[in-house]
Amino acid sequence: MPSPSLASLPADTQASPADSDILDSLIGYALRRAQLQVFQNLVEQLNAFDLRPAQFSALAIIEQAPGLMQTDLARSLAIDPPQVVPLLNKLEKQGLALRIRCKPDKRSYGIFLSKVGEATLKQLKEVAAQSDLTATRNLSDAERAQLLTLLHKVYRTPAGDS
Amino acid sequence: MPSPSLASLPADTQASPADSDILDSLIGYALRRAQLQVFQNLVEQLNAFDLRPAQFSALAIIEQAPGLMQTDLARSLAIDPPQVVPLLNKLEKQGLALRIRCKPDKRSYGIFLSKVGEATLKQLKEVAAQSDLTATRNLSDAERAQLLTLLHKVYRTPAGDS
DNA sequence: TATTGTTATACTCTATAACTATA
DNA sequence: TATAGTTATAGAGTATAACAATA
Repeated sequence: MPSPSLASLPADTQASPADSDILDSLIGYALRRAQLQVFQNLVEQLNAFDLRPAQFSALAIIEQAPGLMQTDLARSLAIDPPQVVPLLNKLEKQGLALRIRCKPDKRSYGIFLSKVGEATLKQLKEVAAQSDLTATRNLSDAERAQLLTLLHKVYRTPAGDS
Repeated sequence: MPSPSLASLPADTQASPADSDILDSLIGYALRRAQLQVFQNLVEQLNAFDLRPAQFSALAIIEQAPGLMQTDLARSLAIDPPQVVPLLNKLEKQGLALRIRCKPDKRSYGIFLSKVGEATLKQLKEVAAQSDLTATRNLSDAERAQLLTLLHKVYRTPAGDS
């Protein structure tokens, strides 16, 4: 999608000599473009289940920590607590997950997968893994592993700025 | 941000034995998390200029192809034509870019940077490059170059599905 | 007083259809 | 009729404040 036919004008108006292709040198820009492409593929696949990527992620997180609270799910998804409400409402309406009052603290729910949710998630895992391969079909297996390692190193950074 | 304290329940309810940590194995999920972290840093930096990432990208693209049309800009940014309108309106209001009727086809505008736009973009490039380094400070220079190459390979894939 | 889940709200981003003026 | 730019609109995603029930 970058560089269409564009205007056929010379680009000798550039400001600094080394930064002319600044976007191509930024990891942030490349991350954004790559993420959009990979997600486009995944979203299409998940449409068959009437699910969004975040809802798939939620199911996977619930499976790994059954009985967790909504506040924990929010942190795991890196979203704010109010966003968990409509997300879980939809998963409950689809019969994939359940909120159960099962804690000493009666304010909170334990979140669990239903049997249908477990079975659906099993399918979703295959779909997501296949979509991931399709969207990165320009990479070898070794490159895919390398990319995954580098990305984990980036986003699992301990917090702290400037 | 993943795995907070969570519930202290056993995770022996997992469906398939190999897919228990499915999210950690997906490039799409890692791309999303990494992109969010890197953008968070960039957005904070761009706030000082009252600009969003897409507006910075637009300025960089205009510099490389001065006189381009809005439809070309839309394709370069991978956004739809209607989204270009408020974006360019803001850049014009800030005195950074201009729409000029300068083509044989009188329906279209040529888009150019103003002098202020060029000077501002020069600053923005430094800010963005520095923000990129900060957000990926867990990577060595070699790893950064490697990541950039792999990401380009992913999103510059020739189109085609399934 | 603090926390869990919720409601309400708002702002951005995204996507689509339809309009205008040119071609 | 087709295209460039625009308008209007609707849907997601995101972020914040504030409320009820419980701690």
